[in-house]
Amino acid sequence: MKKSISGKMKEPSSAREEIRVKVIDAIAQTMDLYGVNYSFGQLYGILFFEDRPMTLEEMQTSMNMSKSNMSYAVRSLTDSKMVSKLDEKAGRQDLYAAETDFFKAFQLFFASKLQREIDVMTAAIKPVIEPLSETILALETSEEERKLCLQDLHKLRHAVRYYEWLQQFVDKLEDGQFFEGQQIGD
Amino acid sequence: MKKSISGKMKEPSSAREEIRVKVIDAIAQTMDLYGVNYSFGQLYGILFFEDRPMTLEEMQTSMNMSKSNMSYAVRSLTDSKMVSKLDEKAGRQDLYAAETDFFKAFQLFFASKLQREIDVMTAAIKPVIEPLSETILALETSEEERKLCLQDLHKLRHAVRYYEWLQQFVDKLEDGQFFEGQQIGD
DNA sequence: ATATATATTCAATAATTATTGAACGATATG
DNA sequence: CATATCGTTCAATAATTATTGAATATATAT
Repeated sequence: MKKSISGKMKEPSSAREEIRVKVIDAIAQTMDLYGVNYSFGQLYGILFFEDRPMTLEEMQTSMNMSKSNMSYAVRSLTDSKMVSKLDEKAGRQDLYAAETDFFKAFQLFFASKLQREIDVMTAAIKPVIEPLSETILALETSEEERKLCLQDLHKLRHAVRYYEWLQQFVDKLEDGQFFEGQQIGD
Repeated sequence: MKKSISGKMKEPSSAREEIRVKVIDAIAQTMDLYGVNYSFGQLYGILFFEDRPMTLEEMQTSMNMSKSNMSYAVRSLTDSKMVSKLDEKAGRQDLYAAETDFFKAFQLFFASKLQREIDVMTAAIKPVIEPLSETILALETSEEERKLCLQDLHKLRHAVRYYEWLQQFVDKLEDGQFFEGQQIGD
């Protein structure tokens, strides 16, 4: 997890660039914390500071990495909505821009992560509630097994309630309800 | 990231155990999504269903893994507050129990992750605001460099505002303010 | 205090994930 | 339509992370 701060990126040449490198490192560390590849986090940081659409080629240059890796990075970042592909192109090259408003980035990143969690968990839980209930209701189920199933059923029902709540939470998040008074989308 | 559902864990022997394995897999996938080692996520899942304090030895048995790895797993889970070490012991052995209330687990997990993010980012940003401002104010700074510094300064100030907001968000989360009407701590 | 059971750390290895260059495919341009 | 340019995928390798068993440390009971 520890990595030399500037890694293979081009050496900082001014005080300002040194500052950028430090902050980009913190951003990458943070994103790594949430399961994003450190280098991909760095790329977000670069796009954040550049604050203009960039092509894969430019990313390749500033990260000093292969184009294929930049392609993977950009896909990962667009999947989690922190970066988006523009409609316009620079000649034949695709353009990508970072969401530079941290409030919006928070909103997009967590909404997409949490939604994925809801989907994965719901897909696992919903289909097993019925069979589990049936086992409990079945006459041939042993006393002991029934007790265990009941325990599990209640855990799963609790989980279902939690994911219903979490879905509402995500809806509110997407709605911007947690950002009252903040200049989101300034 | 893909893994055979039951991996090295002991084979499920009943319908109920099959269900547990599926749900534990979903839990582990979910936690993996947030950067938690998949096996450690499985361990949380086991503790979640067992719903009783377990010793390292028992974890070792049900996960079919080394005690040292269980030690690391338990540390990772206690760090993120999803599991806690009890004050009592089973003879000489330490006991650990999972937070089985998903609302509380959410609260604890995200509060600790987000707080860490705030700390990392704040530690990077706060100390560079002054030097950056000074560069802008300095007479010898070139027109061009001043422009670039100004842009960066504004980005960083935006970030500071964001992290102030995020700190309040975390405070509310820890306070339970997002769980109104939910039976957290039932 | 000493012996003994348990927990943690460490260094080696296994397993996984990140990164690359080359091949392929798609898209735009003349 | 042919060609050039770019983006994606694939299979190989590099780098990192997960897992282990042994060594060390910590704590408990006698």
